[in-house]
Amino acid sequence: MTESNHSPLRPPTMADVARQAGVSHQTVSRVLGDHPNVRIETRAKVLHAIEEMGYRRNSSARALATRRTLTLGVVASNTTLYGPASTLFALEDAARAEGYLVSTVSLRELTVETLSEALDRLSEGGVEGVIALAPQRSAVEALTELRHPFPVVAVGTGSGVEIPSVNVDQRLGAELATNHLLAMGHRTVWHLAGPEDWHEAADRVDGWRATLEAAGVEPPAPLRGDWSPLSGYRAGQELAGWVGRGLTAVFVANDQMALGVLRALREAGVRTPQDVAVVGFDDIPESEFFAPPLTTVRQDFSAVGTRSIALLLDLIEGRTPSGTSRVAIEPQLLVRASTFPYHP
Amino acid sequence: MTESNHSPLRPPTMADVARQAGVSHQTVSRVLGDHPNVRIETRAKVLHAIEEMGYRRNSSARALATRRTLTLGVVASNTTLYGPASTLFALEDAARAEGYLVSTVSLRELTVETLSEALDRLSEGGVEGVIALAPQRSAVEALTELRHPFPVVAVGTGSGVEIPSVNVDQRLGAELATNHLLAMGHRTVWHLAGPEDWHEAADRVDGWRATLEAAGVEPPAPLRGDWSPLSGYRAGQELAGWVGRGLTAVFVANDQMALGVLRALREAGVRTPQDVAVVGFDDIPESEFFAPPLTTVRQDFSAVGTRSIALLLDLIEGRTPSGTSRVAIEPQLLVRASTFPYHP
DNA sequence: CCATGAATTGTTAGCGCTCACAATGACCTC
DNA sequence: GAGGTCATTGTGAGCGCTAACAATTCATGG
Repeated sequence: MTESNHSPLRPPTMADVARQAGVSHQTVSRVLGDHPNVRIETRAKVLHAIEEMGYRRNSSARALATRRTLTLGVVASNTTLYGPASTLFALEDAARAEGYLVSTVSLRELTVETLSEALDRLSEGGVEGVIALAPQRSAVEALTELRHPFPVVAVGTGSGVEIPSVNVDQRLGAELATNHLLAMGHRTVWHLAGPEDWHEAADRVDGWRATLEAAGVEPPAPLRGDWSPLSGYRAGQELAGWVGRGLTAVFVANDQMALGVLRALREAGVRTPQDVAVVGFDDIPESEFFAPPLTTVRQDFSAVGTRSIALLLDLIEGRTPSGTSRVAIEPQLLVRASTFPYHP
Repeated sequence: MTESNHSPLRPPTMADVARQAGVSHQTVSRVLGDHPNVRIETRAKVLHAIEEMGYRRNSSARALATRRTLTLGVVASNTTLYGPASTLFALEDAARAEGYLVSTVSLRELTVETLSEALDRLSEGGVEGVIALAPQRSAVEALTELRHPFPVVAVGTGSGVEIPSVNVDQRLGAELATNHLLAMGHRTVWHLAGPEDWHEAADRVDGWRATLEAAGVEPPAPLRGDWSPLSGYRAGQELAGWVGRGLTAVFVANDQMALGVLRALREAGVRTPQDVAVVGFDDIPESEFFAPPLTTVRQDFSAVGTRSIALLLDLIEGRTPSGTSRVAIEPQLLVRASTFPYHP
């Protein structure tokens, strides 16, 4: 690990290593590329020179010659929330397993402008493809109208968009939650939904409504929150007012809002689950320790990551996507103390 | 935005654009680089050709010629936790403001091997520098012994490491929390600490202990958790056993564990804050809605991001770091309902 | 009307790597 | 021992861009 004798200003090049080892630069390249036809002693000489000089292949030159950067891009927003953060992690993990590096652009808000700028930046960064976490309707629209020189896979766009996408089946999740409450003996299920322009929120509303209708129940008007505990708290205060007038069960579109709802109910003297049962969505690590522990729907973010990367790589390689280019992943219901057999 | 007439196999090059616009490739380069001495009509011609052909500069070639990739790397772990996720976001945001793209490697666990591999990958990716979120002692050791061809700034290493680093002043945070409880009238303060090999956990223990000792109080033996709500729950069960035997206040090393503690106390019939006051650390978005809302210490992750990137860029540019290369950032106490004036 | 210098544009070399192909030599086969 | 094969290594030509310098154009003043 000694320092080499080249100018300290410039890191050593492959040619420097070759000279040192007494071979051609191409042989060095072969050693680095694990090419089979290199004599064992030659390889050793080269490796020794590499080690001695602390040589590292220049990635830009390599990328220029091979036309591959082995880098993917991700555009995301709200990355401190559990869902996006988990997806991000899963994506990076899956990409790494495939030999790719991931460059991330985290936006405060997803608009045509910010998305466009993000794609430009990633393009300047030489990514071979991009995963867009585009949970809002506006983002998906932006995505379809924007021109980009690489394939893009959307995640969290809900069902029914034209671009290749990977999604957790939100309607199914809502159905699981709603059916669970009905099975517990509740006559109807109220719903605190997410923001109107979020695909996932819309799909959860759809799944909830469809399930109630299938059970022959007229769905009450859903409330709206913005995913935050505070908005859940406010909605919870409103919901508390309906207790005793037909409200016995609430399906909340995410765990954070459910936390707010629980607090509001508690403050209003409404007991969970005895008076009102509550179901959340996401299974954040905290929900198991809420008061009471929250029944919720878990999404398999790891699967989302794997499938998204697989789909994107198919697109990059020009392969026909293995399977379809609209992937749906099944969520799973977790029953905890916030729901309880209800006996009217 | 029409399609160009070049081979669909190869994206257009600068030379293609030059030909189309009737200028030399260098003029195209000048236009793209906003070089001043280009006639206005020439610029227009070039821009038109670029638009028409959908030309995009090849980042690899550019990087090769300029020796700049304008990419930074980040190594992190536990990225779905609020703290790391927030730091990650802040880092990316700050880097973007400086014109850099960020490549992230998220590790499941931080060991010499995984860290070394991560740095290698980032090196292969051509990053100009790396921010390492290295909250564990082992990671810092790995960092100091690992050789890398670019500057590295460590974040969350606590005080007193040899490498350039940026940190929230954890001892101060612990001091704020502990003093707050003492000021509320508590005779002593118990502590549920984080994992032993985490710098931040150690610093919080130190700050807590020092504050108690400064107040002339013998600190009780701290409990240990692993940051998870579950570990907090278990510790909380143990703590509940000490109620009535001198335990009236607990400083918990993070909000998630505090959540577990709250649940355990509640289940044991111990009221918060009337019987036991609880303070957390981090101010995760949920803590305001815990039962009861949690007094906690907020860390300014945004400042961490900005300062880290500034420091790293100084190192990359070979500038003397503006100020020191050990940056400490002040945390802030948020008082909520989980602490309460205590009247013995 | 030409020298003068500034503004504008073009030309030539790389940046450090991989790819395609050529060259070398060792080893067989008949 | 000629011809062929295979393993191993070297050579040359880019990849698409920027930097440095050369060349050209243009306006201006004496």
